[in-house]
Formats: sequence, C-alpha cells, structure tokens
Amino acid sequence: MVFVSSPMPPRPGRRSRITELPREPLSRERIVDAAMAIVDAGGLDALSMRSVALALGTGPASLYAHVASKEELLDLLIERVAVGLERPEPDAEHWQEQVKDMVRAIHYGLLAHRDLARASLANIPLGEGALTWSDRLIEILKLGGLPDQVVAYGVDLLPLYAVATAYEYALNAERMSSEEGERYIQEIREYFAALPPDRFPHVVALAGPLTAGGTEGERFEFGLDVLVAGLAAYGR
Amino acid sequence: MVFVSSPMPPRPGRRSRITELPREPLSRERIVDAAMAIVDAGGLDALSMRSVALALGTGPASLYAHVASKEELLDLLIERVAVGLERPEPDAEHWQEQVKDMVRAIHYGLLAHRDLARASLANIPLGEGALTWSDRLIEILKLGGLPDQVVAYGVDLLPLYAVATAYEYALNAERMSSEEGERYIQEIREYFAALPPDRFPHVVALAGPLTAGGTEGERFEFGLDVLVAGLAAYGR
DNA sequence: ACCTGAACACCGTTCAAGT
DNA sequence: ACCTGAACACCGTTCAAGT
Repeated sequence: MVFVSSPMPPRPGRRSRITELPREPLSRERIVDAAMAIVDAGGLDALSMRSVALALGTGPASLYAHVASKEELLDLLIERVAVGLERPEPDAEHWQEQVKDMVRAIHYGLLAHRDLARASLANIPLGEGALTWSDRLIEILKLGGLPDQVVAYGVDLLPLYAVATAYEYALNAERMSSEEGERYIQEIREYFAALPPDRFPHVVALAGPLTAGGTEGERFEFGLDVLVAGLAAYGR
Repeated sequence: MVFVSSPMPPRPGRRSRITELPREPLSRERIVDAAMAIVDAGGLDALSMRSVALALGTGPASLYAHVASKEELLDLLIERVAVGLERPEPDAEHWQEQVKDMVRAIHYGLLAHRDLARASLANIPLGEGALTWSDRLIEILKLGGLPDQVVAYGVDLLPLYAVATAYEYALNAERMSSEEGERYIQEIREYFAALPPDRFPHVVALAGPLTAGGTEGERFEFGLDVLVAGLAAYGR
C-alpha cells in the first residue's frame, strides 16, 4: 500500500525530506520485483507495463530506460525463476531420479507463479540461470551414458514437457477456484459420458479414466516416467 | 480491396442494387473463414475482432451476434483444423505407426496455419472434430493392448506433445524469414560455443548437437519415438 | 543519464439505438 | 433478430521536453 494523498508528516529529528523525496531510483531489479509480485497476485493477464509502472509509482514510459520491451521483462521473470531452481549433485548411480528432480523443479517452480509458464513456452532461455540449469542437466544425462545427440534432444524435450504441463495446469487453475475445479471436472466427465455412444464409443467408455485419472501430479509423473524411460533406452 | 468512397456506378442491365446491397449476411462460418484467412496471412498476432470485422466489411460489435468472445472464435479455429485431420483405419498390426500418424497430423495440421498452435495449448478441445479425433486415438491405443489408465494419459500426452512442439517451431518461424533462420541458429551455436567453459562446460561441449542436431522434423520424430515406445512398454 | 507527459495507434467488449 | 456507432476501459511503445 502506498500513501500518496495523505502522507504522514516528517518524523521529528534528523530524517527530513532529503531521504524521503528522491525515492529509490528505478532499476531492472526493482522492475522485475514489481512485475513478479503482480504476476503472483493476479496472474500473467494482470501484468502490463502500466501495472508495473503504477506499482512503482511512475509512468509506463519510465520503464523503457531499463527494459527494452515487455518481452524482455518476461524473459527476466523466467530467468528469475531459473536462478532459484535446485540443481542436484550429479551421481551416476541415480541419474534417472536426478533428471526427474530437475524436471519437477522447473514444473513446480513455474507453477509457484501462477500461469507464468505461458511466458516460458515462448523462447529458448539463454539467461545465466537457465544455462547453468541446462549445463547440469546435460551433465547428468551424459552420466546416464546417453549418446550426444540423445542428450541434445533430451535437454530440449524435458523442459518442453515441464513447461507445457505447467501451462496446461495453470490455465485450468486460473479459470476456477478450487471448488469450481471439482465441479468443472465433474461437468466434463458427465459431458463425455453423455455423448452419443454410436459416434464417440471410446470416449464414452473411457469417461472415467479420462477425467478422474488420478490427481494432476500423477498425470505429470506418468509422462515424466515415459520420457525418462524412453531416453534411458538409448543408453549403453 | 473494398471501394467505399468511389463505388462504380451500377452495371447496365438486370443486376441492380437489389442483389448487390444486402451483402451475404454474417454467420459463424463466414467469421471463421475470415479469421483463418487472417491467421494464414499474418499469424495469430494479426487476428483481432477488429481485423476480422474489417475483412467482412463491418464493425467489431457485429461479430458478437454470432460469436461469444474472441476466445470462442479461437476455439472455432482449432475445431476447424481438427475436422480436417486424417484418421487412419485402426489396424492392430500397425498401431504404433498409426498413433504416430495421428500425432503428426495435428502437429503439421496446426503448422499449416502459422502459429495457430498457440491458441490450441489453451484449452481442452471439446468440439466434435476434436472428439472424433480423440475417439479414434483411444481406439488405436486400446488395440495396442494398453491399460485404460495408460490410454487415458496417452490421449492427453500425445496431443500435448504435438501442439507444444508445433508452437515452439512456429514461434521461431514467425520471428524470422528462412535465411534469417539459418543465421539465427548459427548465432546461437556461436553463443553457446563462446560461453565461459569453466561455468558452462557441458553446454559448450555440446554446442554442435544442441543446435545443429538434425532438422526440426528429426527432433519432432525423436520425441515421438520416445513417447510411443514409452507408452508401448505398458502394453501386454 | 534518467525520467516524464502526452500522444499514437491499437485492443476486447458493451450498449443504446436503429432497421 | 440482426446489425451498428459510439463509447469504455484498457494496451505497448515513442518522443520531445524536462531535470
């Protein structure tokens, strides 16, 4: 909360307007902080150059001295998430579980910021945080004895999966509160079950597993198993 | 092109304003046609309610009598693509190849319309076209002897892969013309190779395979192999 | 060098009014 | 019932002007 219209009178003693008036100057860091707070509070749709500027008590034009475009700002948000990801100490014995841990880290790291995953699908992450993460993943995949080309594909395929599933999940979460979520799933199940069986026999028959089919986490883990097992099959 | 300010005089003879003035009325169909043409010509960024209205010679407000929102219009575009997808005749002998064919169909079907895949990641497709497609995929996966729960996961996982890879590819394609594409890949490769090897040893070492690594099609096929083989492992 | 106000060229959607 | 003009409440970005 920012008190603009009715500020407290200056404190008695040394602190005068000198420390108050020239408020902290803008910086990339402060802009990213404010942007992340907005995403956390209202999702990616709430993020605009204007909303960031407002939160920082300035106008949108002022941001362009520190950030080239909204797209760059989104990149910086992704990079911020990447920097915070846990990276396991490589251990050939448990390389498959370590790969899974790294994929889980992006997936849940993104989900911690609402639908931020949407901004992550857009571009090859080339920031330092993303690159150190990639470097570690390559190292672990190599420990698994995979050929270079398989490693190269894997380092693309695994984060694609992590991000796409995070995006899919976040979109549904964004659309509905938790109770509405239950009802929505229920509605889809009923919709599937009520379809004309002569035209969609297999969808109708599978209405249960298609929708109930375990929690979201189980779904994610299933795909992760498939991918890691599939990659491992190329190992020595 | 629409001549509004200087219309031609009415042709001599029978054709009078009667057949000319009441131009074809709006309809969902015409709106979707116009929207798809805009996406094909300029990508998803060029699509707005206003650009569609302009193409139809009307104002944006007029569209809302036939389409609830821009989101619904996007759904209709996806459904239009889904209706046109090829569906193989189920054959237990070749179920894995048939699954691949269906995944390729969505992937390339979306890519035929620029970055339309972006609109497809957003929501569970519930249109008739999408459902008949799903029904056929379920049928084929069952022919492969997969347990119901694996089928249910697969019918989610496979289109997710098809769409996410189409989106990724289209974004890069959207950003650059074909020659620029080569140069861009080249630049990334050089960037990777020029990174400090003490901090990113594995990225630097793999700069070649990471970027060159075959055509986009090979990348896509690799992931498809991994997924289908991974699913098949759950079969009887 | 950094910041700002004002403007430009857009958005999706609503609504009262027309036919 | 279908369509429209005008308006509302927004966008990202630019640019001349200020300090």
